Amino acid sequence: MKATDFEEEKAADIDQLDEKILKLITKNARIPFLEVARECGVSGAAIHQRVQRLLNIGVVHGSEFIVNPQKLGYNTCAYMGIYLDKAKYHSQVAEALRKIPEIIECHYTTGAYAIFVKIQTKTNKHLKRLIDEELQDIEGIARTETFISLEMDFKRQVPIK
Amino acid sequence: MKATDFEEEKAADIDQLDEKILKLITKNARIPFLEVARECGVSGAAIHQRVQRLLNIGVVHGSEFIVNPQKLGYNTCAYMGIYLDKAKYHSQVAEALRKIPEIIECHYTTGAYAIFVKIQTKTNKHLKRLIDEELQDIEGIARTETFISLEMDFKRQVPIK
DNA sequence: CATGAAATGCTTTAAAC
DNA sequence: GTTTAAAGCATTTCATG
Repeated sequence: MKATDFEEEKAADIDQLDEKILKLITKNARIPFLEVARECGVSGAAIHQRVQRLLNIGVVHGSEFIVNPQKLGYNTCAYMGIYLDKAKYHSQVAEALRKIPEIIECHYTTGAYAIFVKIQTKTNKHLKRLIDEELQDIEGIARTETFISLEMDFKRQVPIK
Repeated sequence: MKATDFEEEKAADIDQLDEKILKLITKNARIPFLEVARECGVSGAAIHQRVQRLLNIGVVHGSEFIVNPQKLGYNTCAYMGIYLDKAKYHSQVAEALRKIPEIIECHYTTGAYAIFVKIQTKTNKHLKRLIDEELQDIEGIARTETFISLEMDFKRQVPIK
């Protein structure tokens, strides 16, 4: 544990130009920076430098093409709450979960569950197999509760002002 | 409701070159396609055309720079299960939730809850205000259960082979 | 911090296989 | 589906304001 674990990560200094840049590049990572520049009324070099700064200070960390899981055959999306035998098992369980590629998100939570994950499997049977075989082998997991997503209504990033 | 709502979305035909392309562009949306081409041992035009095809058939839908919510002051991440008065309220509730920008993901689920959402707020107080004020005004919501994420262990996209 | 200018490199298209 | 070639743009850097 680091000393900084007791501090909140400080919000970055972001001005209106940064916000406008963020709005554009978080919607389309491949937009030419020169086009961003034209939309913002500044030079291309200014955008280049500001995006570099936003990366350096961690406001953005890279870019991704966004895949549609269903088109790769991943038709089942589920959330799962995990009860642990003891809270101290958290990090070893999290590490074991990281090794399962179908688990695409993992959080340490308050409330009923100690760990909360998002899972993407090809089928419901694939999900069942994952629960029955892979999860049961993980030391520290007491039991789990699964919520299958019948439909994703929407998904987006945090609002930028 | 569309007739196609009763069919599973078919997995796309993806060959090994597509997979290699996907692995690269889902990790870094701004990688030059010529660099992808060099890594794959084909021409730049081939990559250009294949990425276009992957977009056309919906295997990927665009690209995003990924923001770090904390750096924008969004320090509280939570999941919330929502109970509805009646299941038929689902779509009107989902539409109302879409208008709340702090709700960044919304699913129609099986299990204990009818709707399951991911929420990103600036503070715990901001989350409380959202629950007490914005959610209580939505017709059809019976009650909610909140799980605050103390720490995100990891987050990634679906595995590409 | 922003700019313009220059060098280098990338994107995009079309014709050909 | 892939290639090469060529034209048009974009990226990146740096000296300057």
